Amino acid sequence: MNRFSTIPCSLRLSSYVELIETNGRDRLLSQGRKLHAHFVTSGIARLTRIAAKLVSFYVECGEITYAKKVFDEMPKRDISGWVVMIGACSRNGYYQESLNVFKQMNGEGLKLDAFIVPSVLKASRDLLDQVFGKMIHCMVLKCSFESDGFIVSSLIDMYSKFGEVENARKVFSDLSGQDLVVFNAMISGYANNRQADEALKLVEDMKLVGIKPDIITWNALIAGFSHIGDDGKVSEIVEMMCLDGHKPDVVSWTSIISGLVHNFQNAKAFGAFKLMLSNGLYPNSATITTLLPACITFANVKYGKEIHGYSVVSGLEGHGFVRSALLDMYGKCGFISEAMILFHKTTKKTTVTFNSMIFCYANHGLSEKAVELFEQMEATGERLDHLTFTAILTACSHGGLTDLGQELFLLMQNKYRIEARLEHYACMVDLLGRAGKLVEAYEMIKAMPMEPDLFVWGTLLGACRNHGNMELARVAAEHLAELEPENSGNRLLLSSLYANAGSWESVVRMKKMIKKKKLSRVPGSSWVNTV
DNA sequence: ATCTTGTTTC
Repeated sequence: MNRFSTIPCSLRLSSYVELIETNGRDRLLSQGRKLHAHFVTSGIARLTRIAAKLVSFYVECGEITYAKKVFDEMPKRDISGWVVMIGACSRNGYYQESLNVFKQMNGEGLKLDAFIVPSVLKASRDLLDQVFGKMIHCMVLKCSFESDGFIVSSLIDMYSKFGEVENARKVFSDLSGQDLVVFNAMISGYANNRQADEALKLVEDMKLVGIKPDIITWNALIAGFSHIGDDGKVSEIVEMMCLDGHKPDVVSWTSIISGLVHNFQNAKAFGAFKLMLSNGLYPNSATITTLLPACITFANVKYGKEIHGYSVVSGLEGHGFVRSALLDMYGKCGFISEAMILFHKTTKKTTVTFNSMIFCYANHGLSEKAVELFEQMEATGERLDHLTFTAILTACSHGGLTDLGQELFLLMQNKYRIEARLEHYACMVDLLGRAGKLVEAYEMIKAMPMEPDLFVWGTLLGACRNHGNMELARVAAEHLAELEPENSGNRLLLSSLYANAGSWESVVRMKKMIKKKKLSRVPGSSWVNTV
């Protein structure tokens, strides 16, 4: 190339880069493809900078396989190529792909690069892959990257998401000269682990070393106090941030709404939502996703439909989280066909999309449909998680698919290496109990590695009642009474009622409500005797 | 080229 061809070409290059970036952000796949074709014919597709942009463009459009192809064919692939590929995967939620490319990089004998680490930690975090995440931490120590603020904030964040807030604190304290981002990571670590007071203390520490909290700091505090239901403290924080010159933004409001929804204050949540609107702020995908579950409890679909309408006109309906929240809302409100339409409309189906749809079928007695979807998940290699199995086991017990349920319960543990949780055992007790296999159900309870709770015994009790086994019924009732001596009547009735309804969603809800309202301390046996 | 706030299924 002579200087006459390089100068205009490099000018065009930056506008091309900008175009391809814009198309990626707007998910304009067809336009990007045209640009790509143009790059190929004009010979600039081989330029490292252009190729890297094409890789992130295709990842952003969800064309992960194609992105990988462009990446593999990159002519001059230096470390930045790997950074772009792995970074784009992690940023767009393709965590397994991110780790796979990282493994490939290791396999090719390339050294660990500091720019790669945050993306790989993020992927481990979201996959809840403790083993892999800790291995990366070891590599970080070996490479002496532990004073890199980007890496430390990612480590703190990862450990916090694992629930290992002590490890997060260790990494935080080992760093000298923490910056704003590192403080924020630790503050939200405490906030998200129900230690909002610790988070607040850290804000004071931060001020002492001369770092001013920013909107992210304030929002982390709001989320922390809102989640534990401390409305008074939330108001205090909002006042403090205003005095500090920060107005609550969409994230602040979404956190407030989220806290209210999780603490069963749905009416207040809608109130906060209206207040947000009157403050001239527009809800985004997170706000919508947060508010949708609150619509379910209003016994009709009106609110949900309204929000659905808003998400259509605001262009948020296509958002992955919004989609699955809408699907779930319609499912819970009994609009199965609406849920199905949304399911089929979703081209980028995730584990959550499938899980929500399977739960929908399971809770409406469409067991065959649920099994069909489960098989589809397996066939397409979709990641199955503990909720997938709660959903499919629920479907099996509702549909009387006893053998299949037992088979899947083993498959979950042996093939998918998913540890059986309390819910899974509860499903199995229900499954066996409904089939009249009461002794096996009792054996299942005895085999549980954790303490069976009220709902498990309640399920057994219900099954015994239906099948007329008074002996086991007494055993179950005794355990119930033992678990809740001062209030057994109340709880016993609730447990068996809910367990008989067979909806684990209601069970979970009840459990949370009881925990929240400390119902166990309320003496209430008067109405039990009248039933 | 990399990181930190809010969001879905129990």
